[in-house]
Parts: sequence; C-alpha cells; structure tokens
Amino acid sequence: MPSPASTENIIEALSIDCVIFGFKDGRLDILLVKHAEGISAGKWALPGGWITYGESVDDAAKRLLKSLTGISDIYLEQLKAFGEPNRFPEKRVVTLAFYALVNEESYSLIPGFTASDAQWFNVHDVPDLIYDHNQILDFGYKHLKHKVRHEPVGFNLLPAKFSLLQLQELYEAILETKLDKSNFRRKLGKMKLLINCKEKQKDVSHRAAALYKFDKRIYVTLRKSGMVFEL
Amino acid sequence: MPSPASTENIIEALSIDCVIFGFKDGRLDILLVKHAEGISAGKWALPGGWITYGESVDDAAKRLLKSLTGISDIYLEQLKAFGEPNRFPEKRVVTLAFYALVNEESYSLIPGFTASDAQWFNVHDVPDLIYDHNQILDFGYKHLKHKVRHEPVGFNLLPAKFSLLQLQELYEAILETKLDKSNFRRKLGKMKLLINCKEKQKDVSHRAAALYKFDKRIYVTLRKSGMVFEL
DNA sequence: GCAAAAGTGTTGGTTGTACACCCATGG
DNA sequence: CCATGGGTGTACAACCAACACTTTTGC
Repeated sequence: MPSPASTENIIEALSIDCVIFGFKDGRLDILLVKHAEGISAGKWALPGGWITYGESVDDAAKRLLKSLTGISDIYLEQLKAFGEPNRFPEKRVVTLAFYALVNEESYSLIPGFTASDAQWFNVHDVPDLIYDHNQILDFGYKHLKHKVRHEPVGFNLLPAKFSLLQLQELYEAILETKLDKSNFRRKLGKMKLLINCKEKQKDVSHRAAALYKFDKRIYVTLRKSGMVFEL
Repeated sequence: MPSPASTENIIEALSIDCVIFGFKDGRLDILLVKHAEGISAGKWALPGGWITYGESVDDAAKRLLKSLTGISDIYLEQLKAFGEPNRFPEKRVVTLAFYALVNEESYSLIPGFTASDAQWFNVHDVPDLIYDHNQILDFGYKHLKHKVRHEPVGFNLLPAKFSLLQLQELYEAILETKLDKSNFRRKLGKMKLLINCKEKQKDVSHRAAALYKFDKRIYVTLRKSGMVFEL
C-alpha cells in the first residue's frame, strides 16, 4: 500500500493486504494492483490500504477491495498478521492479511484511486512484489490448499451454476493433482451439497452437462448434524 | 490488558491477547489472569499486552506470555485479529489473538507485573471476562476443536511421555465425545507417529500402561511424503 | 463417424465400527 | 477375587481407487 496520503483518520501502525484468488479456464489466478503513487509506484502489490478509526477491521478490508478493484460481496476472511519490525520501510506497520475467493468472470476490474492498474496473474507466474507481499501470497496459497480440502470454500471460485467438470478442474488446479472423474462425482453425490439446477450447458460443442449449484444453507444444516466436508 | 503504563515504546493501536489451553485429569482448561491495575483491575482476562517497536508480533506474544505467567517455549500460533471499533473502551485498539497449547503440569504459574493472579479454569466454566475476551475465547475453542482433528497439535497438551488412554481422554475432552478404545489405538498405530518409550507407568493401582512419545520429526517427514493427520 | 465430454458400472482391496474378549496389578 | 484399566481380535458394512464402458452432441 502507499504511504497514507493524508493522515486524516487512519490507524498509523496497521494496514490491510488482500490475497484474492480467482479461477478461470482451469487456471488459479491471483489479483494484483500496480501502485500509481508513493515510493512503490510502478510496482505490483497485493491490493491493500489503511484502516480508519470508525470501521472494523473486516469492514476496512471490504471497503478497500471495492475501492481498488470494484469487487464486492465476496468470500473474504482473515489470514494472519504479518508483523516483522522491518517489513515496511518507512515506519513500523503491521499488516493484516486477508484472503478472498471470487469468480473471476463475475467482475470487471476497475482500478481505483491509488492503483494505476489491476490485473489477474496465474498463481504460478507472479512477478516480484513490494515488501513481504510474495511471502504473504505464499502463505495464502498454502492456506487455500489446506482449507479447500476440509471446508467447501472452493465453490466461491465458480459461477453460481457450474458443471461437475468445472468443479473437478478447480480442485485439480488448486491441489495440483489429477482426480478420477467417476470417484470425484460419487464423493460429491454422497455429500448432498449440490443441487441439480435442471438446466444444461449451452453453446458447447459436445454433450451439454447438467448444471449444479452449491447451497450454503444445506451445508450449515448438515454440519450441525455432524457432517464434515472432506475433499 | 492494562492501558500502557508508560507510553515509552509501544504501538498504541495494537495489543495481543492469548488463549492458552491446558489439560489435566481429563479436563480441558484455559489460563486467565486477574488484573492488578487500570480500569479493569480485579477482573479476569486473557493474558495479553502491548507490542514494542523493536520486536515482531510473534516475539511480543512469547515475551508477554513469559512475563505474565512464567510459561515459555510452547506451541503458540496466531488466531486472528479482533478489530471492532469499540471493543476497547479508552481508545481504538485492534488486538491480535494468539492461541497456545501447554502441558499444565509442566509449569507453575508465576503472576507477573500487572497480573495479581493467574489461574486455570475449566473451559466450560469461565467467568465473565473484560472487553470482548469471552468472544475471543469462544473463537479459540472452536478453532482448537477443528484443528485438533486435522493436525497433530494435541500432543502439546500432554507431558512428553504419555499413555494411550491419556491421549484418548484428551481427544474426548476437546471434541466432547466418547471414542472406542480399540479403534482409537488402531488408528494411531497406523500413523506411525508414536514411539514406544519402552517404559511403563509407575505408582498406578492397576496394570501399568506403556508410555509413548510423539516425534515431530517423523511427522514432518511423513507429511512431506503426502501423509495427512486425521482424527 | 469422430472428437470431446457426459455420465454409469464393476471389482477388489482397505477402513471404520461395534463389540467381545483376555491380561496384569494393587488392594 | 474383584475393580480398574491395559491391550487384542473379529466380523460386517462402508468406502475408495482404478479402470472400462456407454451416451449424447456438434462438426
């Protein structure tokens, strides 16, 4: 993030940085912004900024994301605080890293105020970032890999209605493995978390797949009665 | 935590609070301190304090824990930041919650500077705490319940050498269930994470159990080759 | 009819669950 | 000799991995 432009109303010692994952065409992506001003102008960074005195930390993260990229209403969660004494060059700043999952195609990126550009990068092909942002990104990716196997967060990376192949490719991209189609389907079928939309794909040059949606409410119910999401 | 006694060298807007779990006689406990000074004097709270400019966030947590309770060299990990605007009465303070697992019997509690008392409480029988500390505690307990099933962190709550029944009772206490002895043992046997110490319990009024220890190095090795700890 | 993806079935080995049982020791 | 916990065995059901196979559709 840039140094606080005017020191109006922000907490000096705290910043926020967001690791935002997107998914498109079988590739897992990460959203970066290019800074327009400050000492890090021209360099790529995680989208982030400062917290004001009137808002909660989580509200600040939502606000920043929206103002930097135009993205709102998404899965957003705290990751951890990065607080090495010298991680920020000008002064002591602890940053709260968030991570988010979005469906890449549902948003067109609108670079905000202090960002001259906002762009998706393949998660395996990321440039050098400012400060400790590469480290934060690595941490976020490891976290995602772990989390995706134990909680149904992956659905946030897909459109509301998706085919089973899309879902499988998502998991293959995140976990960096190949999965067996038949077994993958059976496993999901057993969980009862997917609702058949009774619709078919359109404009595909092969047999159209059934579309499904994930119902969070069903998951919450099943979870209360002891169900655990695994792979 | 108390208000910063002298404003020498600390980050004003950030504090640390620790959720510290202990285990003894089949009961899961939580460590609380009673404040000696400040507006919250006489009330129970999570052990915590302030971060200085020269130390990392994680180092600060270690230092605070040691100075408040005498406990050092333990499993300590970030939980999350609690940052509602009005959570702290005097001014805007975001707190970084940590959680820790210790073997209760390995430490005698030494209340430090600003703590007039430090004491273990049954996790199901905790008094009203200052600020949002009850909320932080609840979050920590939920986190522990989840984590313990997917990573071998539970061992940090036991002495270095323990019997299989102790281990089982630990899991029963955390997860609030009963487990089948034979199946529990088989599962652990298969994981190869336990080393038989070739020692037996002493001074018990029944057949002495074999003692085991958990070898973290073996776990790290197995994990690299794809092993996943589950239940 | 061929390519590409949808979608189903089979089979054998591995795990998990629920029990039942015997063993060692101190009081 | 009994209470307490240590420790083992078994049998059935559920599950998983690997692989083969049939179906639908657009070009």
